[in-house]
Amino acid sequence: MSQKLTIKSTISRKEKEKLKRRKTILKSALYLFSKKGFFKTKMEEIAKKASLSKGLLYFYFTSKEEILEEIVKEIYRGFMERIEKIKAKSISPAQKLEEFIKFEWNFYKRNKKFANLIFELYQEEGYFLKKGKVKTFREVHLREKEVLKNIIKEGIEKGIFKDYDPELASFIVSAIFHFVFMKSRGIKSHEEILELFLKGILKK
Amino acid sequence: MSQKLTIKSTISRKEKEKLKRRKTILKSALYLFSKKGFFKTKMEEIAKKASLSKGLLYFYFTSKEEILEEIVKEIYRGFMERIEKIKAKSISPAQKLEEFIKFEWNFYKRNKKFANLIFELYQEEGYFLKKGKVKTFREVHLREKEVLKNIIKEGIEKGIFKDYDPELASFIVSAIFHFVFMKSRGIKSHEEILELFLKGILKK
Amino acid sequence: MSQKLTIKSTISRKEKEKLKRRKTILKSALYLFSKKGFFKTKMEEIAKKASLSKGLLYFYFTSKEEILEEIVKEIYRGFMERIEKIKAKSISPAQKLEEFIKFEWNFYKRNKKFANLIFELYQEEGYFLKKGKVKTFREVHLREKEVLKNIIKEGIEKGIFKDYDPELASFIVSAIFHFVFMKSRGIKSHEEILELFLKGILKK
Amino acid sequence: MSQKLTIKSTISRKEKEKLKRRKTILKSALYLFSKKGFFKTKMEEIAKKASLSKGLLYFYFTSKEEILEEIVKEIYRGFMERIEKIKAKSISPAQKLEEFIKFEWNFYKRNKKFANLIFELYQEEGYFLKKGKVKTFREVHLREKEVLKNIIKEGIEKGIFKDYDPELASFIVSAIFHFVFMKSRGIKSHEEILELFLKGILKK
DNA sequence: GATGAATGAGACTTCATTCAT
DNA sequence: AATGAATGAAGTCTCATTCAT
Repeated sequence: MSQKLTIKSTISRKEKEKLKRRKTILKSALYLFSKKGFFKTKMEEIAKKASLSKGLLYFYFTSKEEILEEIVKEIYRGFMERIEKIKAKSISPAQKLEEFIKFEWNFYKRNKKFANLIFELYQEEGYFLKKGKVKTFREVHLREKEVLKNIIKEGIEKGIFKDYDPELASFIVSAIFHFVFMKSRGIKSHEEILELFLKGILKK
Repeated sequence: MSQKLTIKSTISRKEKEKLKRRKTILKSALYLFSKKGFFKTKMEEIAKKASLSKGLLYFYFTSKEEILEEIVKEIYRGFMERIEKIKAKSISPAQKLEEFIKFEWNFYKRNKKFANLIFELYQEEGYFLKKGKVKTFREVHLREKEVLKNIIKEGIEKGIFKDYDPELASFIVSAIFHFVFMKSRGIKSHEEILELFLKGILKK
Repeated sequence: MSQKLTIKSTISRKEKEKLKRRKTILKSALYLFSKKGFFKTKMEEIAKKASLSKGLLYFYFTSKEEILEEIVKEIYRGFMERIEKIKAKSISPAQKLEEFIKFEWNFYKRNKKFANLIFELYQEEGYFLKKGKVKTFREVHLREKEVLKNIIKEGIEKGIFKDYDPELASFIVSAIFHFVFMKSRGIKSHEEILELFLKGILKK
Repeated sequence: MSQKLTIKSTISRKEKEKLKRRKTILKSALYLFSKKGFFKTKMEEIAKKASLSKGLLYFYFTSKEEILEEIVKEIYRGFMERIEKIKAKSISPAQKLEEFIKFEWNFYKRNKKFANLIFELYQEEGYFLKKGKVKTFREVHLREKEVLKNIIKEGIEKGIFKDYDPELASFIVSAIFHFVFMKSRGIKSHEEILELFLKGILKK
């Protein structure tokens, strides 16, 4: 029995090692994808950055594209739940919007490298090698926009927000986040963004 | 003399043909770049779409990358002058902003395919094959943001706009345009965007 | 009849023009072949240097390779006769050798560009595009060596030259000429070469 | 410890395999370059001759041109040292000349295929694709001629050789070697060449 | 005759993926 | 598990040659 445990813990350590390796690969790939783009990044480079051999990448992932997909999955882990939780809260739409924006702000701040990649992910189906891949992003992004749209819709219905097209409004929030994170370096907090979106730039 | 004219017009026709071909190539390339991305588009495909041989592409352009650069140049022809003209007008900053947004709206509406490409163009130096290429986009985009920032700064100084960071504000306008054009299909006019930006979404 | 003559002279002038063109092409090609080598020289470049269109080259010659062959033919025109004449003279082998060397010296001096090309021409069958082409060079060169060998053989038989292998001796003379002309710039006359070959470098 | 050694020897075997492959490639390339010339030889052919895939060539070398350069380097390995050693010996210039000629004779005899290539290597800068490449040949050849010139100069100064231009005399020796090796098949030894060069062909 | 636009075969090279060790 | 040598499909680009005008 003691042996069993030993074996078990050995396996467990092995498993841990494996998971750690996996993470190292994803991290290295993310770094390179965000810096040079998906197509310009070579498997060789990912391997080198992760300090392992090219061949081993194929033990952990079936293809370059799968690495990308797994990056997206990993990053979005828990993302949806958080979003849904905000949606479900019994607070005013304005407060929901604030929480939403705050959450996204922090999320993209934590995942700045990933934000760089997003532009490539936005490409149409067929942009990446095999169809149907990199679908997580599409799914998450769709749901993200959906929730945002609902918040705005709710605000309009409750007479808090003006009667803008929710599609447009949610689009604009999306746009701001992705764009700001990809390119801006100087913006320190999300509050100005929220304020601008809420009250506009015009004085009085 | 009449013969002279005939000759002249013959030459002219040939030149016209050539220019037309050139345009066909650029159009085909733009279509494919915007649909599949720059890297996934093959020279073979561009040739096929333009109904000519692969080799001929290299008669008109020196490389795939040059095709991209020429697309950008072609599209931005006259763009800067229009932007500068708006900047120079003696109207209020709010009106300038309106004209600016209106112009960009129409521009990107006219060049929807190009708007799709923009995400790739935003990539860092070194993303494309040879350094220093595809610089037109970078230049134009920089100036575009500069002008916008100036308009907003002017508005703030004249007490018309609130004291937001002009960098942030101009960034947001940029973001909205590029994003909206790339992905949105339903938005019919720019007026709502302008209004939202000016007055915010909050009622009262 | 006067008309006939006029026509004749018109044709004749045309013919002359054509021949002149032909020569211009060959000259341009020789210049480029000798400078950059046969393979690195493009038809486009030959056309440009000869101030005519690429297409027209194919009116005068059937292929790039034929241009090379014609260059060789043109240059070697009369060469064989001169060589044979020297061989047939009733003078001593030493004098023949002198005349031979003098002739070759002047020949390669006059055709320095061609001398540069010779290295490529020495390549085996199959080096150039279609087999059996550029044969003139091979033929002339073979005969040239043959004659030289005979002169030396004659000298040996008459007890004037030492009993060296005529093959070797003739080879050395060939070598010297082609090599000296290709690379040396400073040698002013052939007399030293002849002297060296006749008496050797050793004093006494 | 014995295991360590085994591992070591395993690594060593792999390294050896790799070096062997490298040599096979160079050998195949040399064979083809010397037979058909550099430009007419295709990477495909080199791969086929070496019984491996085209792609693998680029694992061992960065380009076709590098293969050529490496061939030259490989062949000239140790060549300079030998030449310098001859130069430094305290023997008479005539003896030095003899040793020099003997050495070169044996060298080019051992590397007959390479001797064929030399004619292409003699081409001007810019003949090969990228400038600055295939420089080893140029360097070695320059030094080779320099040493030979010095030997002859020394001979003249010591009153052993006649007062010929050392430039010319060294040129002739070079010429003979490269030429003789490239084309002659029948010459059995270098002694006749040396003798001819020393004493000339003229009897008495 | 003359032009130069057009073709297309084929070259070099890259790189994701596989596989023997 | 791990390596990195090996593969081969596919991409960009070149250029001799052809051909419509």
